[in-house]
Amino acid sequence: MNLAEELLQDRGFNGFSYADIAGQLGVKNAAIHYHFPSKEELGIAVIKRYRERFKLWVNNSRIKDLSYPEKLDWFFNIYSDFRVNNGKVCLVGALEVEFNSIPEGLRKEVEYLNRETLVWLEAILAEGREAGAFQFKGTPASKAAVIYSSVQGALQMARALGTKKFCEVVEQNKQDVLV
Amino acid sequence: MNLAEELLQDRGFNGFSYADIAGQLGVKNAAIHYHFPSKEELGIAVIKRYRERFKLWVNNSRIKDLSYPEKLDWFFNIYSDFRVNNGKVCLVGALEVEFNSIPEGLRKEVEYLNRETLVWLEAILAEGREAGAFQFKGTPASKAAVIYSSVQGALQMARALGTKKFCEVVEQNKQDVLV
DNA sequence: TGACAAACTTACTGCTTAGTAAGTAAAATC
DNA sequence: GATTTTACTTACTAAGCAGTAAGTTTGTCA
Repeated sequence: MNLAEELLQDRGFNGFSYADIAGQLGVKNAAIHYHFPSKEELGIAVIKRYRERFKLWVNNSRIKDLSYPEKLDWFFNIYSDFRVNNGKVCLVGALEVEFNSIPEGLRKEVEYLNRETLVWLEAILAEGREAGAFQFKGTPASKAAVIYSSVQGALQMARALGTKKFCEVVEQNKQDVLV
Repeated sequence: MNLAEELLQDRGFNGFSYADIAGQLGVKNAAIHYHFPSKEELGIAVIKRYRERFKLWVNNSRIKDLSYPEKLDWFFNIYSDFRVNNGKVCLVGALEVEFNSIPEGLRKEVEYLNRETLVWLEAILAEGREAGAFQFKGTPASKAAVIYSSVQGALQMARALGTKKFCEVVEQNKQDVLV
């Protein structure tokens, strides 16, 4: 599952094969099929695990007790780590590009993960603005959508234009909401 | 090339085949190979044509003589049309997700298109701010990066969450820069 | 010690893929 | 009117793909 997640973020769902995983693990093709009969089930398992991980993190006191700007920083750092660690891309963005050629069950998982991430970010922005830590026009929902989609896009852009472009987007987003 | 462009925006580079194009055109596989010997050459041709089209548009008086807010609107409308027209995604974003599994020559073209788009948007933002039509913190370059990457990301997000989410991102971006 | 299940391997199937070589029919050129 | 070029078709290859059926090893538990 670790390898599948990395391959997904590196090449997308249609860009890796059972052989890629089996090869790196030093086992045969069929060994992976034993644990995940279909590629759809493998994909679903990876995203379900990722969703669980995100849920655990945001409910953990280590993040819950942070200030609003620190919470935003933590969020951006998830994606900075992706960028630094082999130029990975956001799972949601990668799978949405391939949305029309991935199995139905996987599409649902992507939708849930996307929704859950936006819901959390929206709440932070709403509460942070209320508390005077943030300032921005429009609704927290639409501001959350801009921030999340720009970070997603920036991870992709960094593949062609380098890490600096990604950092630029993060810094600009911060400037746009921090008082 | 029209079909290849649509398929690229629908499923990505690894998501379509010569057979898809040949089938829809009512010809055989090899007929496509006659015009584009390799898939890389087909991809390059599509992006080169797109770059040329963008260059022609921005140098056309129809767009050059627009006000700054209208120019920004024209830019957003390119992507709104993508969304409305069969939920297409930005070529640049789609190919950057697959960046690590597409041919070298194609990667270069994606880089050029990305750069050219950002350069134009940056200039509009810089001149527009100078003229008092826009207001934003930070540099025109980083603001351009946020706008472009968020529109790219929003087209992808709309696949899972619907067209409304895309419109939300466009409207928020406008509110963030319009005086 | 024996039964059973978990975690594989071996060997394969049927399908799709990009790409090719040789042949053909029609149109343009000399 | 002969030759060449353009735009294909037919027929194929070699590789890669997800997925499967049957057999094998290894560890666990009664």
